[in-house]
Amino acid sequence: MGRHSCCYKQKLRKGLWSPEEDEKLLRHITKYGHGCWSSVPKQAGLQRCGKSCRLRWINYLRPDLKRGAFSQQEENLIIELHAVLGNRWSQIAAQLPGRTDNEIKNLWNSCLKKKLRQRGIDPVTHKPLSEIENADENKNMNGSSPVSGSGTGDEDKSVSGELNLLRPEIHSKTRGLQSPTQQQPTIPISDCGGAAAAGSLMSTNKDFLLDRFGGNCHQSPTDLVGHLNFPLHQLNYPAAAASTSPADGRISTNSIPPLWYGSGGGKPFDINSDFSSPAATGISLPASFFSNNYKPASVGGGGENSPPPSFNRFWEPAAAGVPPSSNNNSSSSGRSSSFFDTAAIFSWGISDAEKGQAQDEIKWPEYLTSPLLSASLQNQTQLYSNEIKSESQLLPENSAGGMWIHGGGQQEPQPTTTTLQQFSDLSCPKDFQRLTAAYGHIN
DNA sequence: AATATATCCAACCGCCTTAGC
DNA sequence: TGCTAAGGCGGTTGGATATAT
Repeated sequence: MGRHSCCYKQKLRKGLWSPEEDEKLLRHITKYGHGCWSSVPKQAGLQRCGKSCRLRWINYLRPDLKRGAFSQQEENLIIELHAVLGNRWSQIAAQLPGRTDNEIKNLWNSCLKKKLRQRGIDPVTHKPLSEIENADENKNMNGSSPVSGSGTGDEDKSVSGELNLLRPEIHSKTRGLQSPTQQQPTIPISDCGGAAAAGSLMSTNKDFLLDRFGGNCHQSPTDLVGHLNFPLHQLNYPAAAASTSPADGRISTNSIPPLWYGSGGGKPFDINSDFSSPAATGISLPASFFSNNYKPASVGGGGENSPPPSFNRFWEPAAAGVPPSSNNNSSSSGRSSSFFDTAAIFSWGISDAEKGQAQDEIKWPEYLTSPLLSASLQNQTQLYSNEIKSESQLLPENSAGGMWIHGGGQQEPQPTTTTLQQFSDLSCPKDFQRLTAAYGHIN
């Protein structure tokens, strides 16, 4: 296989995208959806390969992207997820609404790895560096080959256990057992029932988690609702909610509420707040999710200041006087996707028929490893998937004003054009400012 | 002020998987 | 069953920018 065929073609532009190209692509996808990516550049009048268009859309033009700096919570979540998932950036990104795998990968490589090392934590194994070094020394003294359990570089993938996941013969043998590289005591998840486990910090056996709740797990929404008593185990990763001590730069776990993983890992939650208050932000769509000017809508929205078409179903302009969100706590702004809300959606928020339809439509991602997380994320994912789906269901341009077909077949008149400037006002002002700086002006 | 170095991040590359034939 | 095109993913690169010397 190797190189994509379209890349062989001559005269294809490479490198940074110009504002004109962005506008062409944006306009095309807004009107028609992307459909087959390989045909997009031709239809949109772009001298790019389809792959490049896809990447540009996913990483930059997509309207549901959240731009700007990562919050501390997001960084912590990435670290936690990386401890469980390794370099599975797309899976990590799937749990951070509005963030792309590329963005997270860059953050990790440029920032988070460094931070972890500064805190004395190996970014590959997520173990204390001292422990790694000791193991290293022991191995050297024993003359054993440095196959596993050592090193701080990314090159030694066996350390993280990821390699084992790719080797079924090893994986099956270590199911529920310790892999050679995971020497800390691990209590089988089935034994980690709720508060009974509160006193003990437990390790996350990556192999076990991914095997049991990852790859082959196809949880249905109703299954998830039925998992209210799913086993929990407490997160042992101190950075999860830790604050950095200004004194020595090391993380402190003092006064940190215990965080709990669902059985499959995933986003930890504060068992006190998340279970005591439906409004708590267990897993929420950040208020800043759609830039600053939109808040979750019931249905519809639009109007003079409408967001790009795909926003209209779920997002509407925030009420006048509502300040732009300044943090990622969405508990006070509109719809929360916390666990209870999500459960409501699947169990009593929709009819049985709708549930069935939803289940049919949903391709349960294999990477949704936690029942809690799965439920919540599925809620979010469905929002997005509706948007993406609808892109492919667009009517041709000759439809008056362009019609946007919803998953349910309803149609809404859409603006015929969404200029780059409009888009920039709505979605990612920071980046368009950058563009403006880079290219002079837009329009 | 000029140069060197570090950092960031958008985009590319190559591989793997999947779908369609 | 095998082939091909396309989608998707993770690793890597290279240009732009920031910071240090």
